[in-house]
Amino acid sequence: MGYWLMKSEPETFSIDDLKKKKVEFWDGVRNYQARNMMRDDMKVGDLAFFYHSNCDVPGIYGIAKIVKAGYPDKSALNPESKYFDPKASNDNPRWFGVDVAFVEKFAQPISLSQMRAELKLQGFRLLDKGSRLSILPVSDNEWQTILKLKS
DNA sequence: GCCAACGTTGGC
DNA sequence: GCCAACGTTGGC
Repeated sequence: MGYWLMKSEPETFSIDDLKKKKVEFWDGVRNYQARNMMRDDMKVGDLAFFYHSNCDVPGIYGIAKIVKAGYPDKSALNPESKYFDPKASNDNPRWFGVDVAFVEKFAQPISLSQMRAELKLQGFRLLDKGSRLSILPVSDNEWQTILKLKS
């Protein structure tokens, strides 16, 4: 099974929103590395940490599950959407997303600073200086190590 | 193909 | 709100 980390700003889409909706299309990713992972590498059944950025306590707020593998992100075709991309078309959708389902919301988030303090997480890409990638692969070891930080 | 300019991300 | 890091764009 694959493990991932998916970033979202709580203002845009939060773990509570996902809990309410149960399943949601993860749209709006406009970065090629992140797109490639969603299009090519994410499999149904994979689990993902739900990370919130740009908020009081940046960190992991819960877990989601991939329930549908990558397919075109139609928001790129919609001029009304804030994710509209004039270079996308039906023939060449350019951007992709996956469906994720709510699994769990942690009682307390696992904060970025907690993860930075964990020596075993040295090398985890999230912690790289200037890391901005919104979809990240998480190794087995990293996944287990991070879960142990839950309070 | 280089690289400066620009826009965005995201922690602080 | 600041600013460093990064990705993308576009002129040449």
